[in-house]
Amino acid sequence: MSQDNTNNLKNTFPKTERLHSKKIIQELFQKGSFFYSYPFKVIFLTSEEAPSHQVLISVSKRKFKNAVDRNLIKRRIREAYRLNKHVLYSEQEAQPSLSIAYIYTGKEIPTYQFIETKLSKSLRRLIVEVEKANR
RNA sequence: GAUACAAGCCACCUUAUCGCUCCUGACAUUAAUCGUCAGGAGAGGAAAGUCCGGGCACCAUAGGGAAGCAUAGCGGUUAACGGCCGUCACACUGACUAAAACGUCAGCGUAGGACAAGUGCAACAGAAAGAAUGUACAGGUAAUGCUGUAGUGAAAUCAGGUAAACUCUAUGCGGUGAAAUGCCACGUACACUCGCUUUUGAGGGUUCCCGCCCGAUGUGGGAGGGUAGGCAGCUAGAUCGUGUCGGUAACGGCAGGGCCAGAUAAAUGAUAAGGGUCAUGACGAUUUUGUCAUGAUACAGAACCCGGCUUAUCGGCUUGUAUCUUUU
Repeated sequence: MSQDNTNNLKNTFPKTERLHSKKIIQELFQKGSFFYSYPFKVIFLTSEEAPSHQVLISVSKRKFKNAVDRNLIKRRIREAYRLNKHVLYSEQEAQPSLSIAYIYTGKEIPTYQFIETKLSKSLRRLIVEVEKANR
């Protein structure tokens, strides 16, 4: 397992890393920059308030009518983020906290393997995009 | 044993690793928090649709009339119901009798009050199903469908049918809905600005009218802002299963036992391995079945809580009935 990574960070996903403040969410959707990395639309914004990176995962109700399907996709994305988030933290420490929204834009229910490869790819791109935005 | 139907029940399992929410305990720490470790608990039969009925909460009492909506044999059940149970009537199906009718039994279905007030509607046939007209034969008259018979049809100036047609009758219904509601925190905040108004009342509440009620810590508009965080409500209840008694049954009484989700951008998951079950095919056997391969393993996610209804659903199990087959 990927337990022994560089920052000896645990693969947890506690409440503090989940984006739940309505204010920040509204700000994120209004001011945040975004890019597409199939099958996700990723919106991000640097924020000083949050103690750590915060993530929001969303699946459109229009594309997936049943709550069970939406829950399943969200759980798989959350799991993939949990196991791959060390990529974000292993960058330089001076980096400010990020608010990130992951919106699933695919039309079918994906397998976990598919999501994991795509998500780690999008995380690497996210780092590049953040640097670009900060300049 | 197989098939069909009906009723009831179950809703794939195990292990490992990494996670999520709540509770309890220990340790450490703080202004509060929070952290670590250990243990325990963690979606459904429909959680769904939100179609009925309640509990609970709040609102300025919710009274009368009209309107509107719902229900509709009778009795019971229940907190309540439009649900459920029983029963009567009617319709249909099957059996009994050689057959039909009638009858009896079984099953299944019924928006099953009133056409004794008014308005409307009525396929085909028929001249005509009311405000219009007339065929054949016979009778009659001053004259005329004036009268009878034939003919059509369930029904013909005599009425009847129809209320999943308006309508009438009886009964019931105040509204809102956990984004309710209360408290704390934050916000220069019962703040700013322009009107109106002070018990002879501005304005407002009730679908409408009358009436009633609220009303200076008032009320109508405007501009620009702030907050959108926490706690309570929030899960021990018309509760769950067991036994027993009453009742044809729905259901109810009593006894002793259990505690069974409480999330909030919304927990109950992900991955791997193995095993079930079902279907198809192949091989071996030809009585049960065995091995291998492939595929399938549903519908679907609590959001204040219950009782129903409706819809979705891979499969499996139990019981009953009917038919067929095998053995004794």
